[in-house]
Amino acid sequence: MKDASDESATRFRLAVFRLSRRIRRETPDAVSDAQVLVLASLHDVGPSTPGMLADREGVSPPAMNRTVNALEAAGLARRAADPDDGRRVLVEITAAGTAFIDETRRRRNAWMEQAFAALGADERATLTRAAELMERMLDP
Amino acid sequence: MKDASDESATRFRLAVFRLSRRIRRETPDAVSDAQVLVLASLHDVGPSTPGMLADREGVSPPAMNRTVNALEAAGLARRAADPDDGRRVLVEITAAGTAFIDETRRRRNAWMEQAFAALGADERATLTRAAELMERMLDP
DNA sequence: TATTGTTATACTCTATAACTATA
DNA sequence: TATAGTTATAGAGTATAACAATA
Repeated sequence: MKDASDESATRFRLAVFRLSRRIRRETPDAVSDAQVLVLASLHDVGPSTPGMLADREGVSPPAMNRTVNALEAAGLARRAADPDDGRRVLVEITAAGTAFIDETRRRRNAWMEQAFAALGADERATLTRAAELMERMLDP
Repeated sequence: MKDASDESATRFRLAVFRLSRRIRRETPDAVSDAQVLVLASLHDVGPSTPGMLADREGVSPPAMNRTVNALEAAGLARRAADPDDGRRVLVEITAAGTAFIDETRRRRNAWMEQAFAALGADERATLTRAAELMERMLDP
């Protein structure tokens, strides 16, 4: 019982794995993608608790705690006490964090952009549609 | 709330990062993708030295050494001395490794297949083309 | 007792640098 | 010397379990 869509799924999965490994190798000393995603979330959504961020990214609270620690150590975000609930902590983006996101959105990830530039317009369109589909896969 | 001005390369890169994280979480105790790729290489290409495998996958020799250790510990591959050059080691797939690859290629990765099955035929075709493009990006 | 955040611990995958053995 | 492999060490990212503080 050999389903052709199974092979496609496997091939796609392994391509995603290889490409993410390649991308990671290409951006070693920059702010990591996990950190960029959280910073972008703080930028667009506003101050959030660590728990909210963990839910939003689909990672465990300790993992998010470590990411927030890294952002705080880099001066891109800060923690603040919640005045209404002493258990809660609010994570906010700093001015440096806002500047970083604005700059990042303008010019980032030279390797990936070079790889995109080497493609034809129709191929770029295919990857853009693929990105939309990947985002939809992650939705629930 | 996403910024519409995001470059498609950046959007695609972050989608790849998120999806690879999601996939990793979904397959915790199985043989890892890094190991599957090496085992498939041994299956298709034949016995190889660790250095050849590292080049083929684009990772460092110590990283490949660890992957080979894991495959050997799992009984899926074995090391053998090279009769012509005492410095060299040949890594071979075992009968169990061959069986594993055959089985893996038939049915694997339930989460990814379920995600694929939820798509339309044209959407699956888009992702299949995207996988080809990703592989091409990794070529050099 | 339930919730929120953090710390402790452990595992995978990756890298560079240093070491061993052989050519 | 040069090459192939391995070990030592380090760092990012993830997880579960345990702990502390507050509600």
